[in-house]
Amino acid sequence: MLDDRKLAVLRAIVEDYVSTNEPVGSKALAERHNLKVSPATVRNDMAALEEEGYITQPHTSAGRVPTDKGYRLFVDRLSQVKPLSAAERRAIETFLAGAVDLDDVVTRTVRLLAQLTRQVAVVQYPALARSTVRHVELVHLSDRRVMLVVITNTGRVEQRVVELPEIVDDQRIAHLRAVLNATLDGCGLAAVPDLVADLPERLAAEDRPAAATILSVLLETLVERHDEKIVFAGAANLAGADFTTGLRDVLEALEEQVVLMRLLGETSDIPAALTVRIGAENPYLHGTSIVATGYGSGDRQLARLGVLGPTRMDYPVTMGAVRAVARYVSQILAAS
Amino acid sequence: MLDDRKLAVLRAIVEDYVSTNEPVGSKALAERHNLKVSPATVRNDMAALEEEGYITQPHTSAGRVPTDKGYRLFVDRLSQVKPLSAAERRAIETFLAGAVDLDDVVTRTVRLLAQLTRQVAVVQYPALARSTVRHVELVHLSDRRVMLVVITNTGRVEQRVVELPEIVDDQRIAHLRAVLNATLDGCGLAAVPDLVADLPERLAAEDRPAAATILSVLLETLVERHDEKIVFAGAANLAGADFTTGLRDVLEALEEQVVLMRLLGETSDIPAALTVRIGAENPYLHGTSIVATGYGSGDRQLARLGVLGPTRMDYPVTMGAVRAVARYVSQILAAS
DNA sequence: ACTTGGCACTCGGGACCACAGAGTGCTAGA
DNA sequence: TCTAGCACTCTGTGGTCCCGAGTGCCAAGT
Repeated sequence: MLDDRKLAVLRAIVEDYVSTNEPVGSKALAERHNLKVSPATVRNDMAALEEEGYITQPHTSAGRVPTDKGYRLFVDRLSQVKPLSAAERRAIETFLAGAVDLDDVVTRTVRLLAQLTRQVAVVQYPALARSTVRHVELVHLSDRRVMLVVITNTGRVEQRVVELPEIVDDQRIAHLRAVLNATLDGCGLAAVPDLVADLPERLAAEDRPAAATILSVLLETLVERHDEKIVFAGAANLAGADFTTGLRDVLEALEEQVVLMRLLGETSDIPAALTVRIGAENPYLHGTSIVATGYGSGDRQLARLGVLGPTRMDYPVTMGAVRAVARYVSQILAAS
Repeated sequence: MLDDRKLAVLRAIVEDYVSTNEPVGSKALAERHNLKVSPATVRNDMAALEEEGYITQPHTSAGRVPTDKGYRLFVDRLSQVKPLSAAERRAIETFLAGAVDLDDVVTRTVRLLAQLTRQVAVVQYPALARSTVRHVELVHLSDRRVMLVVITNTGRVEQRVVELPEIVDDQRIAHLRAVLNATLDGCGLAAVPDLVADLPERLAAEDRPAAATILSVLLETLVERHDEKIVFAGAANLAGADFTTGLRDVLEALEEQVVLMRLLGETSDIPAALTVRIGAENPYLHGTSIVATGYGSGDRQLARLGVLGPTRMDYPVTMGAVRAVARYVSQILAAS
């Protein structure tokens, strides 16, 4: 059905259209890519490709433009991820290495990715659920106030001020701290609820009210923050591009955590592989494409990152950048 | 020079232009606002206003449009801040009251302001420099690793992992913690460098290497974070508006902390008053207007917040919203 | 002295038209 | 199966025309 030459034609159409943003015609195509056939032949192939739904023409007597299906085929079979240049890789490495804490890592990553791809970059914070507790700290602020700090192995720090039901002295706080750390140290966040369930019973009666309050806040923190934070950068790159869905919709989606979440990929599974969603394949935001991947050390995927751009996008280059950045971030996080 | 009627004409022009986005002509003006004079008279006044530079016409035989100078006069003398409705105020109050920590307060504030004004909202985090230390905590992570946490009276928490030059046991850490808290508790962040300057000398020789490392990180944290964090929301509201300076420039400015900083107002002084910058009065970003104000409890101004929008903006309403939000945020922060 | 009505003038924007150019589909021939 | 030629169909562009909104100015009115 689709012989090699037809595929070559499709590839040429995608490449030309991406670089020129104009419907590409048979003549220009036959010239620019040395296909060694005449425009007429190309026209026949184009007719076939259009028949199959890989390309379309905006109006009669205009050139052809790839459809979502056409881009899909291009990405799956006609292109390969383009690696970054050595200079770019060095730049990424040094830029990311300068980060001082998790916030900084994420901020730098998202900016870097935006600049590299000239698209909107989106980065999800490392998932709490997959982290483990490194330390729990209780800080006595005043008679009835305690600050609860949870530090995870990914460097993430969650803190809350807890208002206690009664006055508690330093000694009890110290005791609670010790118990909490003994119970939770090193365990996965997902396991925390189970582990602390029977904790109050194991304490002296006088400790229970304070402990119950603290534990409820602790659980609340972990659960509430389960809907992970997502940040983006490079919105300015949207200014030039033209989206079938309005620019306004895209900007709104970017500020809506939930939508961003869906766009990056469902949270239940975080596949390490590079995934590409093209046009209508996206939930909520048709007319845009998303190139995303998981990051994290090896088998332990922490979260996802990627870029969002118009369907007419240079997929090989974008995929290369996303993959490279994900790798370097993973390294940084694993090292710290 | 400018009698009352001319001012009334200017006000009418601004109001009409803001609501219709079309140059306003003498006839429509005389009708819609009952000025009780004929269009011809209005034309004479308009000619005078144009002579003075308050209005201009895009081209001959079009209506008039306010200039920056016209808006300035309007804001200064011809309008008054429009208070929010009771319903709106209640909504603000309940929405902000639901915040659980400082991050949440800031996030909610910026979203609220964006929604309320249908512009881009910008909020600066409470300044470290004006906060006081509530508590310093050292958490022993491993042999040579300590987490340093600084909690301020505004609920802000800064933390850093410190790599120590030598192995330190719990007892020494506890001692350092005690000394730090005794020295710094309740003092302004600006005073911290002075207070800790001679600290190593007052310690036992064996504590000094660790202390020096920790202190240098502490100072670094306070200094580096002095360039305050700024967040924005409501970029989607830019989609409809038309800026003389390109949309791209505006989006870029929003992602550039430094520029945002300048736009909100110079940091050295944080006046509590509502300030309005119109068009070319803005550094870097001509063609936009900014309505901003300080917030914080009473005499103690913590930082600034405001909105950014096209010069053609409903100033009375926007100013009302900004002022109201600033007040409620100040309340919330003072209470916590 | 200010206001008003009248009038000529100017310019932008929409409707209309014609035309060139790019690109196609089809058919017949190599 | 590929190629060349040809007629056809669009879009986009430039030109022209005209309408209408709005102005500036002048002379008359209060």
